Amino acid sequence: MYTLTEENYLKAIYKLSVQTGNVSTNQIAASLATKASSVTDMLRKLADKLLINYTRYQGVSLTQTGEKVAVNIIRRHRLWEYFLVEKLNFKWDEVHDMAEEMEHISSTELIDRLDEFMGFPARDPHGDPIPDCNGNFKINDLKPISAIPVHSGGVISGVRDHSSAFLQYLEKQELTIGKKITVKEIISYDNTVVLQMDNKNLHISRDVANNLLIAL
Amino acid sequence: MYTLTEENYLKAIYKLSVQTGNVSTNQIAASLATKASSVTDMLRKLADKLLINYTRYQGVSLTQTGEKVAVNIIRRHRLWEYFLVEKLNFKWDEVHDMAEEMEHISSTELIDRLDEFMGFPARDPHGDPIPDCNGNFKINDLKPISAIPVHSGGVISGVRDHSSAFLQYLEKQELTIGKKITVKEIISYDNTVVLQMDNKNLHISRDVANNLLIAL
DNA sequence: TAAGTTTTTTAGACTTGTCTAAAAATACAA
DNA sequence: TTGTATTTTTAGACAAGTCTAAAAAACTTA
Ligand SMILES: [Mn+2]
Ligand SMILES: [Mn+2]
Ligand SMILES: [Mn+2]
Ligand SMILES: [Mn+2]
Repeated sequence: MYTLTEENYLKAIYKLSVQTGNVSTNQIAASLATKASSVTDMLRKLADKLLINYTRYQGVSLTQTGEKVAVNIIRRHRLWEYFLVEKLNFKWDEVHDMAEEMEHISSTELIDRLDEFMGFPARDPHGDPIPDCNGNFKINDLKPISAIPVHSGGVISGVRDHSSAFLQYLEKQELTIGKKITVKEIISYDNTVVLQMDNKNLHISRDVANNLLIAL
Repeated sequence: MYTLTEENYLKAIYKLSVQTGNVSTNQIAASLATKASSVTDMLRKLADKLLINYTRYQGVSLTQTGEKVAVNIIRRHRLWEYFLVEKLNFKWDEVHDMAEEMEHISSTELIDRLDEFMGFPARDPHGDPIPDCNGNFKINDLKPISAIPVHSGGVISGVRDHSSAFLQYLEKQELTIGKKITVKEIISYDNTVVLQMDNKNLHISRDVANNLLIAL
């Protein structure tokens, strides 16, 4: 239905507009590692196909159709990531690039059966919600550890940074999804956060605390 | 490593050269539903990359590298077909087009783990052998029903025609892989073949007998 | 409001893979 | 062996997606 490139643009625009509303040409270029001029060309094509709202110099937003397509790509991405981790035993830091290819397999029947085969999982290996076959999903109501007060806590439920480096670090510290943590102290000198987990104390940097999400 | 188009050409050349030795430009064009001139262009590129042996007007054959790539694509195709049938409960006539897309997912680690996940199947849903991770597989030693003498028989083990129409017909007649059949008679008027299967008699046309393969 | 800076768009070119039409090579048949 | 039919290759063009360089629009900021 849509080319691989069109799908990648729509997904990028979707992800950027969740964070920031209207999306700029430069933002898209950065997120796809391409040049602004290439983005402008593609934006005209996507607008012609009624997938985005676009007026020159004004930035873009997705139309309803565009958003539907984008959410569907995300559904496919996250289901394949779940498959790779749960069925093929890959680690959570290994699956993104493979899913990046697999998300473009076009059959909806296939993806719906995959969903069923795995028991309709609600979240992917990184804690991100998996849209159902109608594109519905609840938005993650998660907070970074850096945003909760001392002496409060919750369950590790997601990450903001999806890089291998970050995921591998978390795995090593056993800061994985499902673990219960409490913030014991914030060291004012450098904002290091002291966590309690499994009755042990653990020091994490401000950076890590910003990118590790918990459900209260 | 190779583009989707390059992979499709290599697979087509491989399949044609199994049947006929050196492959002609027109054969490739027909098998990929493209034009001879497009094929010529691509042949020059594949030859530059040392994937095929090509001299103008002489037809082509795969180099060792080219053959390795082709066999690997076939491995991926057949493993995904097996997955779709055995894990996602698709029927054998529904999976080819999906596998046609999935065979281009590039990770070897992924395909090897998929292979393991399914218990290293030897044959795909159509009875075709699945190459192992080193590209080894035994060539199907199967004969069309039309080629065996009256009163002999064997086990249905593969098909020569992979079209939905043919596969659906076989399914309906319960002429599926694993069934034991015996040739009772060949009606000389129109070469209809009378089979015995499950203690019942079944008439199949010469065409069907040509495309249904059995192991003796 | 007038520079100056940054962002976005346009112009023109390149690559991959495709096509049609025409030319060249090969095959076949009298 | 010569002429015709078929196959294959070349020439030139096009669409998708990308790039660099330059122009235009939109912001900043004094
Ligand atoms: Mn991912
Ligand atoms: Mn994910
Ligand atoms: Mn197939
Ligand atoms: Mn098959």
